[in-house]
Amino acid sequence: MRPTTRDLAEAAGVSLATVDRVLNERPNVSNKAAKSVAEAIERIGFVRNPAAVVLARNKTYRFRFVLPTSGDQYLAELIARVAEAKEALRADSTEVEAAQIPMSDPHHVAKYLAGIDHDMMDGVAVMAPESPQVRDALVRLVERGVKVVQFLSGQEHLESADYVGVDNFAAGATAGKIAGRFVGARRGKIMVVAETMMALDSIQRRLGFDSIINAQFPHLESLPSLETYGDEKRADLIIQRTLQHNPDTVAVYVLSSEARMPLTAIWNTQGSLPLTVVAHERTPFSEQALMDERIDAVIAQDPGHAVRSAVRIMRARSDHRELVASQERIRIEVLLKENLQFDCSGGSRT
Amino acid sequence: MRPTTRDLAEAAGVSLATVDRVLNERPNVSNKAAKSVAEAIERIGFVRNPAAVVLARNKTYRFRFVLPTSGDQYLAELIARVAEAKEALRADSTEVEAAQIPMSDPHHVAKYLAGIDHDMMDGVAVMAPESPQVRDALVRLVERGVKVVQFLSGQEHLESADYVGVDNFAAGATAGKIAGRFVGARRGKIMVVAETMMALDSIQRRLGFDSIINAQFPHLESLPSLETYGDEKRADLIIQRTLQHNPDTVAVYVLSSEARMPLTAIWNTQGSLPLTVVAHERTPFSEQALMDERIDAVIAQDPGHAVRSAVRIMRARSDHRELVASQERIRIEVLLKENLQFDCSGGSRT
DNA sequence: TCATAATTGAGGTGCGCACCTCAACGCAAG
DNA sequence: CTTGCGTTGAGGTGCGCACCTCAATTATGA
Repeated sequence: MRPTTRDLAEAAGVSLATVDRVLNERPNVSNKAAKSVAEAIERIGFVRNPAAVVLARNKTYRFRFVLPTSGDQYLAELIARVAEAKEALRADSTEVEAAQIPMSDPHHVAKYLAGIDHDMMDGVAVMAPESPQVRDALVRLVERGVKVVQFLSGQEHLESADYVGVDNFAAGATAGKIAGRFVGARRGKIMVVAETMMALDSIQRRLGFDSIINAQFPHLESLPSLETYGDEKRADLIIQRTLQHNPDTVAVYVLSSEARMPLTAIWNTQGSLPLTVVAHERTPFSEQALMDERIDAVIAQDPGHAVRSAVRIMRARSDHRELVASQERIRIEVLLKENLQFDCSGGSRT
Repeated sequence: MRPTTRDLAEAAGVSLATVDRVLNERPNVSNKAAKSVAEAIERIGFVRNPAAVVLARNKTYRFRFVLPTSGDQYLAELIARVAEAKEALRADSTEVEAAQIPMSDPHHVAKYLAGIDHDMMDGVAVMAPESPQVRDALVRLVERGVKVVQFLSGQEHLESADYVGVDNFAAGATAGKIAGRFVGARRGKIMVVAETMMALDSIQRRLGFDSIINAQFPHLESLPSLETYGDEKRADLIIQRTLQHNPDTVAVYVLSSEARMPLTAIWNTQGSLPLTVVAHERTPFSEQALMDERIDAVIAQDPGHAVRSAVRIMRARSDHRELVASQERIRIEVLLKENLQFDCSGGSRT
């Protein structure tokens, strides 16, 4: 039989009350008692029964995803995944919710975060652009006892908070490798388009992309980043101009998660250049474009996995538990038309 | 407050005992009572507290992975992941173990499976080659009340059992797309090597691979599959001969998870042909070869994810629970040197 | 009609742990 | 010596549910 706290108390030669004090890090425990309990835990292989802990604590965890307001399809996907997690975790006394706030003004974001406290929220997963104000606000959040996860966002990573998401330099490098090899032996230019280069993720992807193109594909030249600022007319204009100036463009790399705007601009403008197209993130748009062979590859990070991972981390931190590190690593996925698996590939009922 | 069984009983106008009978599918419940409980569940939004269920049942789940005996590095990785899961699930009253048996004789496998019963094992995840005997044994296992997961193996999927693993046709197609595009405009032959083509997975991968090469890369010709049978001398011999007969070989596709043998044979033989190499599964060998740029791409399925998914499924089936389908889909990963992330990419401590 | 079976309710116990109270003890400073 | 504080133990309660027993009631069939 598996040892219980009662067995532990007996093995450690102390009372249940002391075992309880040690296990839950309550005050008024002598070093001697703490040590003898710790030793007994090792000796008899005691493991807390999480079900019993949850039941006895009878605590409801509250986690919030703080996301940008935006019409981005990827963001919509994220929100759908949060809703999915919310549903799935309802049984586990875990309330998950998504909040959308404008991210353009760092002060506003910081103020929002300052309004969150430990007595209303156990953890928050924040997807916000890099800025000193936000960093400070996050640090103070942590100090207030709220578990913070930096969620898919380009903060310089805080020491005191976990990060969920891919290494954007590596993601850019992967895009570069795919683009370079897919282009083949042809010489030419690569057009690089972003919504904005203000975000740290964009910069890192760009750096990763260039590092590979420069090192491994010297016959290709990647052009300066075009920024659409989410403006359709502007996108049309700068892309048209760039294509005219660079008729030897052989590939396009879209850094941002929103690829629809620049790509439709390109497809409208372009004559019949056989462009290799690499974009980021799986969305209905990118999925369809992959199927139509108008995008060659998509570099993606699974939003469902990211959401679940963030929740697992916030939960584990709240309980002072360890977690399986390998499970929390978000993979840099390479999606082609061929490995775009829809729904469940197998499975059945019993 | 969240409704409990007591609230449910009250809302349904029945006793706790009847609620218990309905929830746990015990006999002696009238249709009327069952219906009124079901209606009340919907009405008050009752959700069972899993922690309380686990605690009250106080049941230990026993799951076994049945794997082949083999020196394959991928298999070693799988076993390590099972061990990891075993450790992580110790707290959750879930005993996970791995058994290795020879898979060469289907009768032997079937006999082994016949020796497993519901009173010793709640679920098994079986990785065994396709054969009628094994299929029958699996069906009977299910009938005996054991939850069965077909694990990464090429059974024609049973109706009554779940499957964990990738679609091998799609995996082969992905390999074909990568190989074809990486080769570029050059004409030539593609050497295809497998340990054996007897396994259904190999056949499916081959079919997927050919479907893409034939349709999208008519300037490439994929040669008949070479089978090493796991014999080093044989591998050397047939590969050497094939390379001599086909000096215009531009790419190599290794179907099996064990790529070391054929690839070292090729690297020993080959003069200085710039071969594009695509293999399957992430192993220390394939990892190293990717880093050295001797393999261009690896098509992989994450063994850790597969193991965790199998356990989640067996557990959910044992509890008659639903599961998040999207979480159980094993992705067809494309690994390049650039997205080979090691350990944890982020994270920290609080 | 009565016998039999099916259905229902009341009530209890225990799963392993968290959390609380209160009394008792030892120790050191005043 | 007393006062006060840190430490320890005994014991109780409750979390939400599963599982059991035993009567009481209702339906069913002969």
